[in-house]
Amino acid sequence: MTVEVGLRERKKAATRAALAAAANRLAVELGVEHVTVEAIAAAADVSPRTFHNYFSSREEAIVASIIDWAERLTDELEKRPADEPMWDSLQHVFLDSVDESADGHARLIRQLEMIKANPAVIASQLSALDTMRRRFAETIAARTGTDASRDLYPHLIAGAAGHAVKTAMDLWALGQHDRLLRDLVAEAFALVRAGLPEPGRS
Amino acid sequence: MTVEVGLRERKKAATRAALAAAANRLAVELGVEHVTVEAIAAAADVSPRTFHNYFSSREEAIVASIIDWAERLTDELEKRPADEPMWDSLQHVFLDSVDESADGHARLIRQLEMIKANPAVIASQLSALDTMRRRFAETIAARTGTDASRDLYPHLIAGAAGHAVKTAMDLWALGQHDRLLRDLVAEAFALVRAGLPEPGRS
DNA sequence: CGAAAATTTGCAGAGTCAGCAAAACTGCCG
DNA sequence: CGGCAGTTTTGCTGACTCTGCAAATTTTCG
Repeated sequence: MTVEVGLRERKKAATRAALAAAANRLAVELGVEHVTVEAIAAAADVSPRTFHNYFSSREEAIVASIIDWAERLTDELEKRPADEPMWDSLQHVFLDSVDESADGHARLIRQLEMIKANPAVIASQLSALDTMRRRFAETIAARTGTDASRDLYPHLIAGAAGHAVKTAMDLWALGQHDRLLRDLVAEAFALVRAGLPEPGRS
Repeated sequence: MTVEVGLRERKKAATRAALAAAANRLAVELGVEHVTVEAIAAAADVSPRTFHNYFSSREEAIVASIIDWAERLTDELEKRPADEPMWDSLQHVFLDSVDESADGHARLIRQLEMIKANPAVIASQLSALDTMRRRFAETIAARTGTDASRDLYPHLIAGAAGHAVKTAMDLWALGQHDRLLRDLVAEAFALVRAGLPEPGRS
C-alpha cells in the first residue's frame, strides 16, 4: 500500500496530518463553534483554500483521527491468524487499541465530550465510524469467504463489534469511571456474542 | 403527549411536515445538490428564514421522515405486551413497518439511492438513526428494568436491531430484489439473535 | 375587543465551500 | 545542472448556509 515515499507524497500526508491535528486540537481547546477554517489553516500554515483540498468540511477534519484509527485497526485485523474465530479477532484488535494510561483516558474523555457537544460533529463521527464499518466488513468477508455485496454476515458483525465499542466508550465517558474501560468493552462484546439475551430472564 | 391541539400547534406541525415533504421530494427529484433552502421554503410557502426555525440544516429536513418513522416505531414498541421477549417485540415492530407494496418498494429504493449519493445526507441519516436508537434504548430500558445511563444492554440491543434493519435494506436496495425485503430483515434478526456465529464453522 | 404570547419575516453579517486559473513546487530526463 | 511535465498551493469570486436581532403578523385567552 504505502509504497509511494517520494517527497511529494510525504508532504501531502504531513499537510493532511497537520490540518487534522490542528482542527482537532482547536476544537477541543476552544469548542467546535469557535473554530473557523481560517484558524485551522493558519495553525497548519497553509491557506484556507488548501484546507478544502484535503477536507470537504470542517467537521470532517475534526474527526479525521477516527479514520486513521480505523485504518490502523483494519491493518491489525488483517494480521490476525486466519484460523482464529472472527469474534476473537475483532475483540482482540479493539481491546488492544484501547489506551489504558491515565493520560489516554483523559484525552479520550475530552474527545468524546467535544464531539457530543456539537450535532454536526456527531454526524461526522457517525459517518467516519460507518466508513470504518465498511472497511471492516470487506476484510471480514475476505477472511470468512462471504461476499460483502450479498451477505449480511460481514456487515452485521462489523457493525455489532463497532457499536459495542462505541457504546462502551460513551457509557464509560458518561460516568462509569469506577470501571475499567477495557472491562466495559469486554462486557459489551460478551453480551453481543451471546445474542443479547434479556437480562433477568431464565 | 400530543395533547396540545390548538390551532397554533396544528399549524406548526403542518408547516414542519410541509417543509420536510418538500425537502425530501425535491431531493429525490432533482438530486440533493440542486436543492436550495430557498426552493424548499418556496415549495412550502414560507420564507427561507422560517425554514431555519424548523430545521438547522438542509440535510436535516431531507431526512426528517426518518425521525417521524422512529417516533411511530417507538410508540408501537411501547404498545407491545410487556411479557413478550424483547427480541420478539423488536422484530415484530420493525417487520410490521416494512411496506411490502411494489410502490412502497420503489419509493424506498429511490430514497436510499438519494441518500447514498450525498455524504452530508448520509451523515444526517446516521444521525437520525442514532437518535432513534437512543429513543429505543430508553423504551427498552424501561421495559427490561435496566438503566439506559448505566447498562450496556438497552443500547446494544437497540443498536443491533436498528443496524440489522439498515443492513438488510441497504443490501436489498443494492441488488437483492430477487429476495423479499421482509425475509432479508428476518434473516438479519436471526443472525444477530444467534450471536453472529461464523458461517461455515462447526 | 384588547393585551399577552408566540410565530413569521426581512435584513445584515459571518462563515462555508467549490470552480477556475495563475503561481509555486517536485520529480525526472537529457 | 537546466528545464520540462505533472502536481499542489493559492487567491479570487460567487453562490449558498445559517444565526441574531427586531419589527410585523398571527393566535390565544381573559
